[in-house]
Amino acid sequence: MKARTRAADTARNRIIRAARARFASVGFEGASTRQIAEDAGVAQSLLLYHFASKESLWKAVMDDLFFPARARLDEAERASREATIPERLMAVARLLVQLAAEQPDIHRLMTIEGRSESGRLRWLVERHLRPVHEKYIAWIRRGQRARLVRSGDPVLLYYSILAIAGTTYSLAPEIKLLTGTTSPPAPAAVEALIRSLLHVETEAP
Amino acid sequence: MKARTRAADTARNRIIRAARARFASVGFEGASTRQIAEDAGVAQSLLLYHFASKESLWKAVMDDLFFPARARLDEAERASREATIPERLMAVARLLVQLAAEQPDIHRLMTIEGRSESGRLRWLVERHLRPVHEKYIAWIRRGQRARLVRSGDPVLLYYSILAIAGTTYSLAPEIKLLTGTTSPPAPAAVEALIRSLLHVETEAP
DNA sequence: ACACGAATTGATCGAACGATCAATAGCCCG
DNA sequence: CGGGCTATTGATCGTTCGATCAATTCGTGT
Repeated sequence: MKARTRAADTARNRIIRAARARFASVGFEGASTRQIAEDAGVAQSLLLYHFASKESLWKAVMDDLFFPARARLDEAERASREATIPERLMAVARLLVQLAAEQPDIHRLMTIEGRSESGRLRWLVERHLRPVHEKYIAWIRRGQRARLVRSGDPVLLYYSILAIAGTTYSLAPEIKLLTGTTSPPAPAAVEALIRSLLHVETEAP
Repeated sequence: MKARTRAADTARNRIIRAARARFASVGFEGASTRQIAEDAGVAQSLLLYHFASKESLWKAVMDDLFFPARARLDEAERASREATIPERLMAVARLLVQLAAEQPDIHRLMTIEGRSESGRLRWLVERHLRPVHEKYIAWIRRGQRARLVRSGDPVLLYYSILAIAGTTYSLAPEIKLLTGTTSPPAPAAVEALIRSLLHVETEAP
C-alpha cells in the first residue's frame, strides 16, 4: 500500500483533496461522502473502501494537512536556532502566514472545528494542535520575560497571531465579493502586522 | 403579528435562538431543521410555518443578529463624534470586541459563511456587511492620510481588527480544551492589541 | 496463461433530510 | 357562545444521507 502509491494522483489522493475542500467550506456535518466522491471522480463506495467511515476520512485529511505543515514548522525552527526568541517567533509566524496563503483550507478547517466541542475537536487538539501551540505559547512567555515581546495573556497573543495570519486568506471569497479584489495580500504585509502586534522591532534596535 | 409578539419567549424567538446556535456551530448545510425545532421545543412543521424555508430562517437569524449590532455601532459612532478619527476607530473596535464577547455566535456566523462563495454570502454582503465595512475602511484611509494610523492595505487592516476581535471568543471551545481556561480574555485586553496594531498611541501623545 | 489480492463499481439498506398539507387547538371580537 | 383568525401538530412525500455487500475489473508475480 506504500511502495506503489507514489503516483500522487491515485484515487485515494484525489478523494483526500476533494474531501479537504468540502470539509473546509461546509464543515464536517455539511459535507457528504457522495459529493466528495463525485468531485474526486470515483464511486461513493470506493471512498468508504479506502477510509471505512466519514470520520476516518476527516482524520486522514487532517493528518495529510498537519503532518507536512508541522514538518515545515520544525524546519523553520531549526533554521532560526541562532536567532533571538522574538526573531524565532517571527520566523514561525512568517511560515504560518505562508502556509495560510498557500493553503487557505488549513485555516478554514482549524476554525470550523474549534467552535464547538466535539470528539473531532478533542482528537485534533491532542494529536496536532497541543504539541504546536504549547511550544510557541512558551516561547511567547520567554520573550515576555526578557521584555522583548509585549506583555499580556500569551494565549490571547498566540491566537491573535493565528487569526491575523489566516483570516484574510480564509475569507478571500467574502473579501472578493466586498471589494472586487481578486489577489490576496502579500504574506510580507501580514507578517508586518504580526510584528507590530508583538512589539518586535524590525532588525536594528 | 407585531403588537402581540412582545413576550420575547414566543415559539418564533426560541426557534431563532436555537437556529443561531446550530448555524454557528455546524454551518447552514450541517444544521437540520428537525434538530433546531427540537432544541426550540416545537414541531419541525412549525418552524417551516413561521419561516417558509430553511434559507429564510437563516436570513431571519442574520437580521436578528445584525440589525441590533449595527444600531449599537451607529450609537458608538454618534457618541464619539467629537473625537479624532483614530479614537473613533477605536470606539468602534471596542464595540466589535464587546459584541464578539457577548455573542460569539456573531463572529462564528460571519466566518462560516465568508469562506465559500454562495448565494447566502452575496445576500449577507449586500445587506449587512458592505454598509458597515466600507464605512470603516474609509475611516482607516482617512486616519492613514493624517498619519495617525499605520500604513498598509486598509482592507487587510480592517479584517485583522475583526479577526483579533472575534477569534478568541469564537474559538473558546478549542482554547478551553487546550488550556483548561474557562474564562475568555477581558475585552480591554483584546482592545489593547488592536490599538497597537493600528499604531494608535494611548491617550496622551 | 493463470491465479490471487487489491481496487472499483452498482445495488441496496434504514435513517434522516427539507418540504407540504390536512386537521386541530387556542384565542379574540362580536 | 360561536365564528374566524393565528398557532401548532402529526402524517407523509420524494430525496439524500452514511454504510454494507456481492460482483467485477485490474494489476502483478509466477
